[in-house]
Amino acid sequence: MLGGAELSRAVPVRSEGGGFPDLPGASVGKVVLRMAPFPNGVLHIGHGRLLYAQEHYRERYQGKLLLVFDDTIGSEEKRVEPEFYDLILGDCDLAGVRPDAVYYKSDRLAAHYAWARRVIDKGGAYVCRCPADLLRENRAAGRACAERTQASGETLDEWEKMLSGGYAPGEAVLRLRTDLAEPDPAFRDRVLFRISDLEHPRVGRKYRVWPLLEFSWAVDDVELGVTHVLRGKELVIEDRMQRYVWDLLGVSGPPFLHWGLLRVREAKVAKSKTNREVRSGLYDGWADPRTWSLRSLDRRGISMDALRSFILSFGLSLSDIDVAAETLYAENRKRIDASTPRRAFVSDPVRLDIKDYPAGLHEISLPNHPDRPDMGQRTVAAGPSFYLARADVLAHLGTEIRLKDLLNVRLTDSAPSEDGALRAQFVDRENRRIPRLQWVGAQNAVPVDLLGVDGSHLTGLAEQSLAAARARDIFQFERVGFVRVDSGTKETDGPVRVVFGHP
RNA sequence: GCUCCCGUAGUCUAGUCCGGUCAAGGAUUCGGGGCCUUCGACCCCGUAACGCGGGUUCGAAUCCCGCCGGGAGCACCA
Repeated sequence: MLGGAELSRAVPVRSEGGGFPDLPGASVGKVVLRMAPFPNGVLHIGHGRLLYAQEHYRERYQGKLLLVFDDTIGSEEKRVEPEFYDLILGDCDLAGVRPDAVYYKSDRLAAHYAWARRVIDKGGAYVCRCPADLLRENRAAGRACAERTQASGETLDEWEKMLSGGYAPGEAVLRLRTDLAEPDPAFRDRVLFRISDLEHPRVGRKYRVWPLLEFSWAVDDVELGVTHVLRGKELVIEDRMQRYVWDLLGVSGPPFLHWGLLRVREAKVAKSKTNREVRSGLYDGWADPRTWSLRSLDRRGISMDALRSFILSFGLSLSDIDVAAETLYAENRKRIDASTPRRAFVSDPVRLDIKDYPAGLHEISLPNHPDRPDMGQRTVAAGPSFYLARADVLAHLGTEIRLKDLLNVRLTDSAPSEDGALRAQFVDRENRRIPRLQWVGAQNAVPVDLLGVDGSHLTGLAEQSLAAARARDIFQFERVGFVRVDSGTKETDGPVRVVFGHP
């Protein structure tokens, strides 16, 4: 059992990294890792694995971590959106994962072209002019396209023609020559480069022949000096593609490690929906709780250190994870419970007027934290009029209840009177074991807007001390949960805006 | 359908490579109790797992085979 002093300077809980195997062939100080987001969305809870798995190994081996924006041209459906470059950088910063260097795929086309030339010279590729669907059909059937027998000199001419604008988008692609008898259909003669007329937000229309992910990485993992590639298991086939290219050219490349899918049950993360709703204004920005973005977790008072431990507890396993957000909440609670002041809050308030209220009982001093006397006291206004949560009151009509820390009353009315208030009869002040309800003194009650995880707004009243709350303060609303005061809450005269974190 | 991967309690995980120390450890959840003027925290107790079937072995969660279940890939996206 820790005493108060120890708790107040509690160090972050760090995983021992039991579920993370040693990196093959790694030595301290010589590891180079990379993470490669595509700039079309902010980082969300699911990206935690990307961030913290890399960060774990960087620390463990005192290595370097590169941030490489995987911003090739994408597709019509999946476009590079320029605002996300900075947003993602900000997300990394928020997560406490600072890259040692930042690269852009879109700056590296020259290198990709040079490697393409080497592959062609080795006879490892050909320019295919099949329409996409025919290509797909042939691949599924293990059938060769007409151009597959192309000699490398011819391929080079065709490749130059692609580069010089002799083909329109969709008319020609550069394909790797693998083996059509390859049992895995996904591996047969993958496309290396395709033509796109889309304008790129960073390099405009400077290029129209763009590499696909696996080839670009075959080049960049080697040229950037990456020593170990960590990626999700949806990219396993790409490992083989990269190795195939390296074998063909006689170069050696880094080994690959993978993690499985991470699903947080409550978190429905859908990048396109998030982007749409944020832009339409339906969501309250990139930190809307419904996005489950890193920013939204921060906004809810969930620390990135808690997220980190949560993520690291899964290790690097290939099995899929289906976990409840409660596990993350428990991790966060460990960190904040002992240092978070308690406050009273009542939702959907109903007024309670107490008959025979004790004279002179106008305020009371309460500890900021029941287990931490060193955190001091605050004074709150008391009766004879109070506000209670409607649901609390309705559940106890006709019975005796205790206004927590104060006194006991009998709820005499069976329904609110015309002015909306209920009357109660003072009983005594003895601390008895009857239902204890949160209350807010009618004088100086502070209006509060509580933003829920589902984006809903709950209005209520908090005790007067909340008027002094500053943005980013975290409180525990007793019998409700942990909340964080939203930034910008003081810029308007409205209610104090708080965001629900977790129970 | 084809290819690859995964399978320890409700959930996550340690152990599996190098079989005995595992009648399986931890976390979280859940149930019961204690304490505290919170439905939070803390303390105590409890429920609960090696997917199934064979084989090898003195001995298997660990090795082998088969099956079942789950996932990923099969894009001119990443």
